[in-house]
Amino acid sequence: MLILKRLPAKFYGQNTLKLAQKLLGKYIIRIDKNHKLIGKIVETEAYYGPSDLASHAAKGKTPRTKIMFDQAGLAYIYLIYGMYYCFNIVTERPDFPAAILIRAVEPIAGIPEMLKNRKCHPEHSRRVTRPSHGSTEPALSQTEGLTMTKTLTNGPAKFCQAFKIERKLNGLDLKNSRILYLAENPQEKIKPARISQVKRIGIDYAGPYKHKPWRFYLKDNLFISRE
DNA sequence: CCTGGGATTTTCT
DNA sequence: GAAAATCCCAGGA
Repeated sequence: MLILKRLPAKFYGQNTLKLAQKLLGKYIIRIDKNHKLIGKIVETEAYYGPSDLASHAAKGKTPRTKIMFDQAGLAYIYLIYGMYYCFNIVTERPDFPAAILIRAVEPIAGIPEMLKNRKCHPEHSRRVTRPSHGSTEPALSQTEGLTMTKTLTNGPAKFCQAFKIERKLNGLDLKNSRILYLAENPQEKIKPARISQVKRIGIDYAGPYKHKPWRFYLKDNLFISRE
């Protein structure tokens, strides 16, 4: 049985780069129209401070980026390429702009609903069977035996589509929201050796900051956006 | 397997 | 007016 506890407010007070790693293996829970969608975070990217040229906040506080300058634990959701959304968790103190982009999750529960939200029929996607985890992993009866699609949530915009995360949720406080929040399984620990730290994706415009190794992912997880 | 281009609209210059 | 923290599909090897 999977027991999930909401992450406490103090969790969000950690340094952004540390938090981006601590978020790996944590769960995102989304309640939408009586459906409970759950995903395990497997890939993150940190956008860190006013001088990070990859960050939207590099151009200062604007109507769009003001959430990044707000308190830790808020949701920063923005439209990208005119048609997709990306979801971030705001970090650090007010007026120090920083956030962590959720780049990929592993679908855990509510998968039929995610497929509907993504508007793709199961047989249109490549099917994979869930890997059997080691004994440290609890049995997940809801997903055990199910076939899942590898491409359902393995990208920042795919994840948002599957979890119905849209602009109206921008600014939501993840620390107390009932419809979108983060949680952990207290028995589940991620060893540092399981984490890869590499360069961020899709930020060629960021000058020297494009080489910062601020992307983190769980090695050997099937639902990573890219190696 | 890989590469290239189109979709679509907000945001800030 | 240009660019964008992306995705998907088509076409070639």
